[in-house]
Amino acid sequence: MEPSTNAYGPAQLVLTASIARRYYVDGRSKVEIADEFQLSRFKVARLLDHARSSGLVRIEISHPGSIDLDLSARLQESLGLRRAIVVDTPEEDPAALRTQLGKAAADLLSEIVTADDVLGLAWARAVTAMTEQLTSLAPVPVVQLTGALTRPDVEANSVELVRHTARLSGGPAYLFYAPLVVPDAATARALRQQPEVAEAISHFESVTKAVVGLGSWTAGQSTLFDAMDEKAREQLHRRGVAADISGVFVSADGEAVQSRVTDRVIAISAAQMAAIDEVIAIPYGMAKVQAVRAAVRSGLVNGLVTHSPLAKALLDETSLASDG
Amino acid sequence: MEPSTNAYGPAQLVLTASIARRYYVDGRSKVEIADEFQLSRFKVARLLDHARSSGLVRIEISHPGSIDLDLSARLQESLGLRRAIVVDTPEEDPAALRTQLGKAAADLLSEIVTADDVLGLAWARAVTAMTEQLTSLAPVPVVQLTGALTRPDVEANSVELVRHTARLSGGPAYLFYAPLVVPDAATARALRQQPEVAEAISHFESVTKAVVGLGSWTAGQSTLFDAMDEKAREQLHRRGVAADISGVFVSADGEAVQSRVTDRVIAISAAQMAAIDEVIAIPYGMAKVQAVRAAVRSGLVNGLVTHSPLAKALLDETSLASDG
DNA sequence: CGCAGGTGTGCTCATATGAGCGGGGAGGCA
DNA sequence: TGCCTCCCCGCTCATATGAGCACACCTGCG
Repeated sequence: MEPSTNAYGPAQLVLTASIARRYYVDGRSKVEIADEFQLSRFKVARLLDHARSSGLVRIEISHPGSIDLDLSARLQESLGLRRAIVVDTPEEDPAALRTQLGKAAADLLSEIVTADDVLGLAWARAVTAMTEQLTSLAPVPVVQLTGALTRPDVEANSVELVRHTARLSGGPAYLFYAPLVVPDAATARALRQQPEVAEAISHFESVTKAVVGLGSWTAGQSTLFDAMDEKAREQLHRRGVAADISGVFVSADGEAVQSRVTDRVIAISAAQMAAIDEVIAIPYGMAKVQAVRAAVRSGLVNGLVTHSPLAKALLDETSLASDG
Repeated sequence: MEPSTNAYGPAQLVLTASIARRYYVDGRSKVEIADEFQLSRFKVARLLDHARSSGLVRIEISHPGSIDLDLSARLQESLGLRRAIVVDTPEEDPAALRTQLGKAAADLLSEIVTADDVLGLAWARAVTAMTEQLTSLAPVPVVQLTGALTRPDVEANSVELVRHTARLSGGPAYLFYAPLVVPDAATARALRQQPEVAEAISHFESVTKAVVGLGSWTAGQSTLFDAMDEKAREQLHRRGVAADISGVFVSADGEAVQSRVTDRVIAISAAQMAAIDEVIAIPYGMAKVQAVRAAVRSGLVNGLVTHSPLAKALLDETSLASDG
């Protein structure tokens, strides 16, 4: 037998509403309310319970800014994330969206990075957008986590990104000039032994907070995918790769995928990334739903900055899965 | 070394939102929340305080039916009423509005009338509308409080109204055939001595709950006004009559107005009405704002069933804290 | 370098609150 | 009528909560 139905007359309803007002809006205690309405405090408590369970009082969480706090909290909780920031914007243009998410991510980073941290930054357009919006940062070492992919439509590369952030922070920068992916494993090995690259890599294990790129293993949804030869794409696809996290390949069920292609990538390894306390990604666009799920499931990514459509899709997916 | 937390960054906001969810929506205790989030319960309490004071959590009181509970509660509180039911309807057609308010009033009456009560009913279109919607009522005596005004556009009269209600209730009916207003005091005296009238009157003092009509002393806003001769209208107007409560005249400052005209009315007296525990009126239309204020101020009417525009106007008037 | 003011945190203790229990009234049924 | 059952109510007692206090840390100033 559930409550909620109109077994209660209007007088009862209005009484309940009055009490709910006193309690929730005016913040009075139940004892005070009981005195005022000549009821026992138990009756007041029961009426309030009923009011809540029957949906008579509805509590909304909102705030003037662009962040949908309620959605953020639900996403964070639902996916078991350390952080989730959902920006509520009607924006659909990818570049403008990147800027908005970049601002939110920059604010987040300013807030959570303390002097004890070591910050890792991967190359990604979204990460670049974030650093462009960054205005203050505790003085921390900034470590480049991946090589750069230079694309005609993007002038910034991972080196500028790291340098700029380190300058803002006031901490040391560990950066290097190398591409994200090279034609063969031998070249990659050679590159990794270059002094700057080796030094950056040596700092990977001390990184405590990182911001990474997140791609879906599909054309146009991963810079790395787009940069690769057809053979490599196909090989990784056959291995079940659903997402790439700045060069770390992850399958739909959240397992890191090792492959020959992995050896050709100049980037932090899955194990090293797993050791980082907070890894934040900034995904957007509905095409990335499954990639985000894979990345989160892997445990490698535990922070998200995204926009509401993607957040809602993630929540829907999750609740469907748990309903089944 | 703990965070040099920037004023309130997004992470803090989301944390607060999460906690607010847990507390308000899920109804967990602060101690539980503190354990879950690894915070002291004091910190949780402070975050919640902040969330409420900064408007981050907003509490709405609403319910699926047609009654605006929040407005009802506010009206009841603001005017110091025993009951207030505000029906939220866009309806403007008086007849349809009467039906809706009648339904709400009927529900209210069904709820609040117990076997110990004695119900008094005055003649009024709104009261008729209520009785038409009445489907159940505790077995109580039903007492006719006023004579009837027969109008061409209304077929029901106070006798039918009382008889119908008593039949539904199962209790005795004390009713009589007489007009509400007669041409002179002598006729009124004679009528009052008629056995049925006298018996009904003898029950006035035992009435515990009554539903009355409420008119503004203006053309078209009071059936009694419309039924009276110009001389009587004018006399009462000069005496400052702002409202008639089923034949009881009340000035704007809430004083009962005695007049020669009063003697010509076959209805419950001001003193007798004042002795009734609950007197409910069902006013509607913006023209009645001042009449309602007068009636409520007099203390004779302590229950209202009305629609939201009038309720809002009454609240606005009251919050202005000045009268006209 | 030391000191005062401000802020944020967690403590104590009195009070408010929740869970569970038993009493008693209303209504159904023999 | 008498009994039974369900439901509503207010109590007890353990727990949660709020107000105020003390302390640590930061920061600006002499």
